[in-house]
Amino acid sequence: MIALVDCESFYASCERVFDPTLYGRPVVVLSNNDGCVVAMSREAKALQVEMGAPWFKIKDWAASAGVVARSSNYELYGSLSARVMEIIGRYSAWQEVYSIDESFIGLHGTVDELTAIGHEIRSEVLRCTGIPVRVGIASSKTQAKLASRGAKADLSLGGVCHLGFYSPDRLDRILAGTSTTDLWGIAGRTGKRLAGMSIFTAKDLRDADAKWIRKKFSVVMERTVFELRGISCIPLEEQPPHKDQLIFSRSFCQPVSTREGMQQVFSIYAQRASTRLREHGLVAGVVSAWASTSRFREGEFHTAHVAVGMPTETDDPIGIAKAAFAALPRVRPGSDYVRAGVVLTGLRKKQSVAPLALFEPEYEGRRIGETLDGITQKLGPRAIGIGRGGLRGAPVWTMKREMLSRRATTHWEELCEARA
DNA sequence: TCTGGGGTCCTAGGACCC
DNA sequence: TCTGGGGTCCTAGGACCC
Repeated sequence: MIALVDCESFYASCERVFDPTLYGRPVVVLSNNDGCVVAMSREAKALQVEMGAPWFKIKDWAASAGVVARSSNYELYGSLSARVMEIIGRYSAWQEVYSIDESFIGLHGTVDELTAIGHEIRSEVLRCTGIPVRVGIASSKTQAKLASRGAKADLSLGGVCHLGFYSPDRLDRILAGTSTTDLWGIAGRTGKRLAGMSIFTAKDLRDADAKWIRKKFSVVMERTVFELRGISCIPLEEQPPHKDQLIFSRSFCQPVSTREGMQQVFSIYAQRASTRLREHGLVAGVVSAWASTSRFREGEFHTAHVAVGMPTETDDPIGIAKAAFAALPRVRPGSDYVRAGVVLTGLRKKQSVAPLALFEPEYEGRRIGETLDGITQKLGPRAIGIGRGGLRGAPVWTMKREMLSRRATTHWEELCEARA
């Protein structure tokens, strides 16, 4: 059997762990730049706050409704996530950490035994981390996702739902009451196409002809059909040796419209991307960089983009920045760019053996990356930068995070204070 | 004034090889 | 000179996920 353990309103729950005054209140967490709502507590959902709503549009209403907003604090969430995942992992030899707030684990046992284990996981994670989780148990991942939805919808289940608990008739009714777009792997577009073929509910899809579905869609949808029947086709994945790509991208809080300005952006983004590369012990073979104008404004939407193969795979901030600069000639001066990113692909583990010196770029031997990491760790990310990224003073386009909580688990100076 | 960021998988099509 | 089939690798684009 497969259990999906997922955290309830994860970001909002993290904010509550170190600020108990938030319990029982509607909490929303905003995207970078305090742009839009990316997570919210049950209470905020009850107030019909919409996921993805631009903050500037609902800010005034939210204040009057007593909604508390927080800027996203990914360092805190990442740290709490690691603790939650470690505890979940104690209950099974097979664990897949699927996302920052979800994990699949493999379990064996009767319906009663597994339901009991589900409750134990729930109380243990809550006791050790303060994060509430739900547990959905079934024979496939797609069904486990469904079970988790069940645990969310039916409060009487106490946060744990085992699909095996239901009779076939009852299960039919549950599936008939679930629209296809509520299933894992099916979003709006595919939902519409399915509806055009008179497949509206999870039950319709489960009972459709799998071969025909494969022909009309793809092997992915065929797997969903089998998974709905309780035949597991999407195995638990071991953690891959490393990821395939690494992206650093951000929106600006003020547009950038000159090549010099964009050069500074690429310089800083390349530095940040290369830091992450070293955190993962990786080197990149291909660097791409892009900058886009806004989709929400008048005028043509435009992206300046370039991809550059590196002569030797590298994690060097200077080499990556220089490669990213290749996008600069495609930047149209005068256009208002609102977003940019540096994407690293062709990733592999950094070897301990140095490449042939003949092919090694001059900056490679100087270990500039490590030096940079050391300084930023001590003095903060603004302390040093390469090229235009080193200019004094925060550039005008940097991120807005006006309602940021403490990074209470990763920075000594931001520890929580307790008063008697 | 203000609309996120970081990923994965699949497919189709082109280039190239034998 | 002409021709077929099978295979791999790469890339771009679409769709989806959290």
